[in-house]
Amino acid sequence: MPSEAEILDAALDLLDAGGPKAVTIRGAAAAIGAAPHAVYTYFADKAALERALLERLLDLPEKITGADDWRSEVEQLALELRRRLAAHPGAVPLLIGGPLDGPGPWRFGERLLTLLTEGGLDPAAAARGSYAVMVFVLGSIALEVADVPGAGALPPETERVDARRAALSEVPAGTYPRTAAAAGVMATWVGTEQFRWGLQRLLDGLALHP
Amino acid sequence: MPSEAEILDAALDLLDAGGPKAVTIRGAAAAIGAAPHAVYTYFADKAALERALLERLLDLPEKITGADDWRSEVEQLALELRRRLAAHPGAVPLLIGGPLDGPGPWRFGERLLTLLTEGGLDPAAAARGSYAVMVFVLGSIALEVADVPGAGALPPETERVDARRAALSEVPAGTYPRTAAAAGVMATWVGTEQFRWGLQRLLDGLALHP
DNA sequence: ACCTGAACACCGTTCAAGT
DNA sequence: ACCTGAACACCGTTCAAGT
Repeated sequence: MPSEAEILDAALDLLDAGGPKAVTIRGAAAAIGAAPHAVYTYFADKAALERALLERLLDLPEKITGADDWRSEVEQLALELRRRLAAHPGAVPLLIGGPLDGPGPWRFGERLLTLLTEGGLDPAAAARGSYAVMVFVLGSIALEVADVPGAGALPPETERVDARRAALSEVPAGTYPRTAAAAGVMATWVGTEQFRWGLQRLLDGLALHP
Repeated sequence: MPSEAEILDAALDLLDAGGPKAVTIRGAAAAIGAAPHAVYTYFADKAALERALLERLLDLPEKITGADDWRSEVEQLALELRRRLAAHPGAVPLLIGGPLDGPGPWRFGERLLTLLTEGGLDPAAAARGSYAVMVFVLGSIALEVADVPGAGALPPETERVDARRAALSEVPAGTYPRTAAAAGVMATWVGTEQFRWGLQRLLDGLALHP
């Protein structure tokens, strides 16, 4: 009855329902009606199960449509990764917690390298730049996901932006005046708008040093 | 015998010796020779212990010396945070895994806001910009720490750069040609040099949109 | 208030045994 | 090869009882 795919399905359900800590060997085994040790036939240990789960979520589509230049193509690619991970917030701590290797991260990095090269960056700048973009994209998603308490799906974006604004306005204004004031002046602070804005500022900087 | 400080000392030892998963209520209790439940007198639950541990690592010094303009001051501040976290790599998953509130993150954000405002950014751009910088800094550190297997202290930087280069050169060159080639063209890729370069590109972009 | 000690409901992983 | 079932050495947290 058990199979690699079936175990991963079960693990993904656990991830979505209870967050990264809910992904357990025993839980996945129980979900498919097998003994705990049955999982070890398909995955060497819990880390291997987590890696396989991540790989499954990182198969970004080969073609991105609706982008007319390299900068908006980078943005679309980043937004696509962001969408994937927002759909499974529990995966983010797993992704950020382990080394970025394997086909998923390689595909993402390769596409960034290609786009930055098309944008006119020399190989060294493209290499450094693609890593900087990866850092920004994953850091943004990580902080955004970390902001949300609980384990289930992310609440609607407007709600998250409001929650962030509310949290900022509760910062002690005496000791952190600018931080408290930021609740009033910011346009969005977290959310897609902030994500795109920050990414474009980084791309601005990269374009200055081709 | 137990006290809040003593428990935190023990928890920090556990963190440094065995990584974030080694920080346990029972482990800290055992280290100070108390029963597991004694910890609950000082910390409501494990999450509270982790938060207190993080707060202890994030008391950045008020003055940064040796910086003559706002950009290098931002860089020095970011480098200081990076040093702190590099000294306790196990803390990074904890920091990135929870919401960025509490005095430590607030102080860091407030100082970024002040520096960006000094740099001529209007309040909205400073707010968005400071968040972008935070994202970049924490994302960089997270990816760099995640790259290192095992739980102890980070190996020397030259070693980590070499390891990253070696990992890149083992990427299948047929499917990911640019990624594999990056092992040869990059200057450092991870490490302080890459960190500073990426941060400066982001600051370039921020300076363009004051 | 603060501690101990036992207990409950979990973990990952290992071992011995089956088919 | 792949599974079961029992076991080992852990968890966080709760409960009852002490002082």
